[in-house]
Amino acid sequence: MAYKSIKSVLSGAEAGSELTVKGWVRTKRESKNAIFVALNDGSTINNLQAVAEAGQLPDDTLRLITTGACLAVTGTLVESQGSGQAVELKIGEVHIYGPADPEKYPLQPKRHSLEFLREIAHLRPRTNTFSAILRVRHALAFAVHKYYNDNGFFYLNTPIITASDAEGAGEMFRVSTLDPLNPPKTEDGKIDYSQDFFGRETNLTVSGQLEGELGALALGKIYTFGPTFRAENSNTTRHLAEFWMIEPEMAFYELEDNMALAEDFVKSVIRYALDHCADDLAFLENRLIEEEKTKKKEEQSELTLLEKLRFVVDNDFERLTYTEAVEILRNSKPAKKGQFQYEVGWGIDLQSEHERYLVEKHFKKPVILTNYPRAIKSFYMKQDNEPATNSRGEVFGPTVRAMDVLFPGIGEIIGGSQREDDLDKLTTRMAEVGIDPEAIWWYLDTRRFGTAPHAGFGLGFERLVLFVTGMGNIRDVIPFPRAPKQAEF
RNA sequence: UCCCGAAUAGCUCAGUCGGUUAGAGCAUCUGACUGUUAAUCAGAGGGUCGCUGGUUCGAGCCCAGCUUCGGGAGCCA
Repeated sequence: MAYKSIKSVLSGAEAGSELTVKGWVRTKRESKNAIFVALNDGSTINNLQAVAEAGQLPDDTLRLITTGACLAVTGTLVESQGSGQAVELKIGEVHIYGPADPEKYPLQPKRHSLEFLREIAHLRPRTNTFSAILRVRHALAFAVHKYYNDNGFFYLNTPIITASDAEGAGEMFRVSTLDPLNPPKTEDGKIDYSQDFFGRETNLTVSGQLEGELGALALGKIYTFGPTFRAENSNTTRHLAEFWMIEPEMAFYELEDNMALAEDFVKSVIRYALDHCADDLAFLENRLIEEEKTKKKEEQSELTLLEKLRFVVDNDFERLTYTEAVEILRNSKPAKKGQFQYEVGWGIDLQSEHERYLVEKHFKKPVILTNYPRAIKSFYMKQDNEPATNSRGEVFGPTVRAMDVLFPGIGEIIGGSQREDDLDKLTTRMAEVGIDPEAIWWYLDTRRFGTAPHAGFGLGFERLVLFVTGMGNIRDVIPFPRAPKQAEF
């Protein structure tokens, strides 16, 4: 069953050639002498116009060619007599795979709200906006693998089901085959997980990092790219219960190398999207421009989508320490005018409003913040030797070699660190925060045997797609979003 | 989870001070017109006003609870 993708037809098929295309009807327009069918097969944002002469098609075929119907059309590619397109398909034969009752088919040729489309997530890939997003998403995913492959990294598959909850990274989804109505109990009345499938309590992974470190300390440079699960009751435009995370981990990399990699990596995949998704990004840019028109002037962005992406690719990320950031924030206008809702002070974690001020107002570009207070970061981060000091010589508490990459509109897109490779320091810190070394004995073995400086980070893939597509809600950049009370499709 | 807001036709929304038969645009259907471009013009069909209860002579509108959705916050990627 030979057929051509609409993308290949529009980008190079010769006029006069006989060919078959298959796809879904976007609109049908009838005129006195001709019938026009806009056909889309998802290979490109652009439609192919198929044309039949009036009376050429039997009435019962014509009646079934409605928005949403799936067709195979065989005909001759000709130069278009109309003005909107270079070529069109002169219909010879139409086969209808599946009609779509126009009274019931929810997608009609009109603008639909993103909220409505979220309710019909099974059909929304058939819209221009979502097909564009999904093609860009694919390009970015491919670019991720390409980048790491080109740079000597190995793709490591870390487990999705895990018994480790040592990170304290938040609520986890339990994985169990026990009967929830009648689980086996131990003598003291607790659920007896020794009788569960794995013989112990297991969960879906919240991060592949710990296992990623095992890989890095054997293969040198690895990355993971897999699903990640957080059972937090997060109801925001930036969080999902199931999302895809990219976690590179590199032996012999220190914090500075980690930052350089993060910046080069993000720029590289955005550049790939710019180079390979021109049509889709242009469509998304126009969508955004239309949306901006309905906003107040002060809320409109200064740059268009493509300008914003090129800006990120062409400019260096701003790098500064947490301590320097706190100093900037404390001297900022909103701090002096009392416009921040939350206090800024050394040792307190920065709030969204502070990060947004730094990225969107002060520097107006991506920012990498480093060397956070030890107390507000994870146990595995490499401890700095000297406590932080600011420009006036004030001395603060101990810090760790953490880094957060902050993006405009998104906030934290990357979180990472150099890892603590000293066994004593690591176990001491674990004891302080109450993590049982027995639970991750295998992780500690890397520090017992042939330990090495190493570093890595995690990038939320959907947050990257959010940035590149210019969308506002993370639920719109993943085909089937999982969030509290949302698992329909 | 917290704060704020919303739920009325397939979709997006309006609905005045609580008062008779709940409206518009788009979509759909029918007709007219036209190598059309989310065509245009005319007409038609289409409603359990989220759910439960309450106040009232009378509730789409007021009150309470619930559900869902959206925006913001927290948690984070």
